[in-house]
Amino acid sequence: MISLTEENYLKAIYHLSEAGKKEVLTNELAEAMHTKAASATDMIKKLAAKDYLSYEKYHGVNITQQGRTLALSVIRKHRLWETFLVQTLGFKWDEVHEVAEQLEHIQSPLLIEKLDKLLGFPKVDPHGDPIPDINGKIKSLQKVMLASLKPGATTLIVAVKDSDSQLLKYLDKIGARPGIKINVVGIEEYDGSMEVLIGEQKFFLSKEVAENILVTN
Amino acid sequence: MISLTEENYLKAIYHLSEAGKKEVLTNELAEAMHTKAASATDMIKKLAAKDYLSYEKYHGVNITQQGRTLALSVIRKHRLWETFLVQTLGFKWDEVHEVAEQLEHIQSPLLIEKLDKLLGFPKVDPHGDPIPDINGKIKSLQKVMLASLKPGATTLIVAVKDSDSQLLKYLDKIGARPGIKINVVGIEEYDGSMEVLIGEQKFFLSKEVAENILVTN
DNA sequence: ACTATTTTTTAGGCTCGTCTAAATAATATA
DNA sequence: TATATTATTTAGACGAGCCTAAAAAATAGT
Repeated sequence: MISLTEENYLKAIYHLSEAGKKEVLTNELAEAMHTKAASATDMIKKLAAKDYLSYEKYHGVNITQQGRTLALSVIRKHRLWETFLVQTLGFKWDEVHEVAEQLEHIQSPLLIEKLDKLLGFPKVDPHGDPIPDINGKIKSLQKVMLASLKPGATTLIVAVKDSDSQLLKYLDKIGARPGIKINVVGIEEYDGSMEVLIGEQKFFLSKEVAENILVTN
Repeated sequence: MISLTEENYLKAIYHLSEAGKKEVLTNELAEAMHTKAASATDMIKKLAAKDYLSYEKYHGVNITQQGRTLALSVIRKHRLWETFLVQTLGFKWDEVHEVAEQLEHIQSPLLIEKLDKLLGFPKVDPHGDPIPDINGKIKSLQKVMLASLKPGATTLIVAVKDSDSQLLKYLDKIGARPGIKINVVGIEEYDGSMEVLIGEQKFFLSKEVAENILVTN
């Protein structure tokens, strides 16, 4: 049996290892979990003992196949619940994250199966992130930071990196949702801010915001 | 903040005090929670310190208004989730209890509000039990054990006492669901078993089963 | 009313997940 | 390369929720 806390650590480790292709370091993990390094070390030992991680003292961890499968099943549940909250219950897409963090730990394969069916077997969640299938297969589309594009480029928003509610509210307000077309008009040299066209409207996005919007390549 | 475990104890105490109109005793509570008396004592002290219970050593506990309100909010969530599982996801009514036990602890007033709306503000759950409103008001219909009726009586099933899955499956099979009409044909003297008519069909119900079916008075 | 039995509480210990402080290993710098 | 800095681990402690065994209170039986 795996505990709720173990699931959360494993999920964080999965995300961190997807982000930077190397070992996940103790301090990174501690920061992601809002705990201290000592706590992360303890949990790493537990998860390694259960074969969810491979761990070498002082050299960080790698997630095992078993660990990845478990993390992906939690991520699958999280994203299905987010889809449910938006699609069936009418939540705004910036309101769903915290609730989904709770719902993702409900243990009932039947529930997830039926939820998936109710939602029409969605492939992506409301933030544009792909939903792993029941076997943990996940198709990650080619994603690139909006900030990396050159003036003149046109692409589609596919996802938002951060799940900070303030950011999501802002993006919602300017209509920057997954599936929406975006044009890069120009880039301000001195601060990296970006002039873009979303629909008919022109916006200036700070460098930080442009780095959090992921678009098709 | 109240923990998941505290919520579960409080719910059990609420149900026990509804059942027998007196103080809830430590051993009763321990049995209901599948723990030992010592653990129940520990938790009683914690809940009493938080003013959810009034407690006098060696003389059991009474739930306070604050405790009742909290218990009822958990019960409300449980019954709304059960309704959702059956009505929206197509669960059988004997499959929902365990999942609802998990879902009832999700913290999000907005979620419950939206769920309630999705379900059309139901008044009773799939077992016929009343759903408390958002203020903890609960209308308990007059319920009586089927076993207490005399031959010739006709009533409606309103609920099932036990939430044992075996029993629910059996009742489901013979069509004994809340809202269904039932006729008492006769009672067998020596074992108290009951001959009844459900729809067109005749069944013999053991005394135990007849004591678990609640009907209108 | 006094003893035997049952119920409840207390005492002390265990695991989980957390912490701080101290020790140790790895890395960066001079 | 020797030292200073940073990262990580270890040691020891704590609260929550659980346990067993023993003590204490309440209740039942004679």
